[in-house]
Amino acid sequence: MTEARKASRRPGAGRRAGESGTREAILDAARREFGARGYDGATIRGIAAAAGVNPALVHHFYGAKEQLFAAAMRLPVVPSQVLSAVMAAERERLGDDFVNHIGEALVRGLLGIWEAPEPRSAFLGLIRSAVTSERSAAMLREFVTGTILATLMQVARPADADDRTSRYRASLVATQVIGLGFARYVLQLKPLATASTEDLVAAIGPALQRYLTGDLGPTT
Amino acid sequence: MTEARKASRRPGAGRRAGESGTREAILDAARREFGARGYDGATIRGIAAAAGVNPALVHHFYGAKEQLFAAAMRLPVVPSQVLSAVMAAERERLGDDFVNHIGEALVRGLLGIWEAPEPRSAFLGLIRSAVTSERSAAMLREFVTGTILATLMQVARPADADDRTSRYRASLVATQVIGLGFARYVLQLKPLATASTEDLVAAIGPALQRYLTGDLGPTT
DNA sequence: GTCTATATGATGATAGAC
DNA sequence: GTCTATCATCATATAGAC
Repeated sequence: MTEARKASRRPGAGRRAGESGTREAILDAARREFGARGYDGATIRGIAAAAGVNPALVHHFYGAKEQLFAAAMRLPVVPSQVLSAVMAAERERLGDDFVNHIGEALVRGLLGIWEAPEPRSAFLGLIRSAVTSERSAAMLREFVTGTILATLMQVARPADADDRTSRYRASLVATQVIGLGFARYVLQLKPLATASTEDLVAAIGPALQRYLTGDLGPTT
Repeated sequence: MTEARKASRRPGAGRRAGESGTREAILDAARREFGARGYDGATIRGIAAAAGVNPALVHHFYGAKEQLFAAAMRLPVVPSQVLSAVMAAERERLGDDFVNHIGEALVRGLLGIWEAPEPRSAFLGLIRSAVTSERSAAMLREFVTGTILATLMQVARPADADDRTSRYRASLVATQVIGLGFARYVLQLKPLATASTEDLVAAIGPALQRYLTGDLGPTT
């Protein structure tokens, strides 16, 4: 059990003498457990076991379960900023043509973020918890709309960013993005879960492109 | 508490004398509770209270919790058959142009099915349970792929229906369908949850159309 | 920082009276 | 068919020793 704790210990530069790395081990284990089982399914005991520590320590460091969840879902890197950086790079690469390929860039950026274990666990933890907890649902709502509205800013003027149409477009994009994550990582739907990033970029990118910039019918 | 049981009693024709509506009341309550809270979140006690009966009766009629869940998710009407009927009607209405509007027909049919409480509760129960239970995930996989592959049959020859490309197309459709249900009913994402059926048909239909019949990139 | 021991409560399931 | 009573299990959370 103690091996897991040692394994996640990193040679930190500024860490004070006497600290053991237990805090980080618990947080990593919590992210994995919440990601795999959701808020209700994950237990303090299970998280403690995965981190190789005593259950009482979890409470000692992070207090109640809900606070631990909030801490575990709060990543050291902010996905929306990572995505913005990816978008900026794509804009550089494509030039004026960027506006017609922003949907593909979005899929590529999201799949790239989800390749790393920590952001993926956090995203799955939010999805798995949102279905039974209104608090988690609110967190997931903020996360996806925030991330996607940031993407919309890349194509629309900031002044238009919070009007009704923009929110409608963003929520449509959100349906496809959440459904992609759900089907690929939670449901593990067969031909989709094993498809390559570029296949999915080519397949789903244009759909997002249409939601972002296309004609959506008579009402809009 | 007993009012709920009386309220759901229907004047059935072939019911034997002496039977109360308790069986059906329990099943209805179970569907509502599983739909609202998922398998783990729903409790036998809560279901019994919603049905206005004693918790022991639930076990008496349906045995273990898992059997009750299976019974509650099994609807009297089969959604894929309802959807096939809707599709046939649309094909009648549109004639040769039907093949270009099958995506819109699919969205219209699904939203129509989800308007009724029982199928919607069953769908939400599967989604809410699939995130923590592998058994429920398998049920949801079967449900969506079965429903969507049935739709694909409307546009492709049965001989092509189970090859790799068809499954790939079906899984892409599944991402958008699941994401739509999740965002609209679970997350209740604002501009989307209140949008009209026809708005969503116009917005999402073409995306599904492309997944079903369009060009999906170099690999396919 | 780390642990043992425990308070407190909810759950699924069963046995058996009426 | 319907109910009361109860068991065994597992959860979060806390108090306090070392």
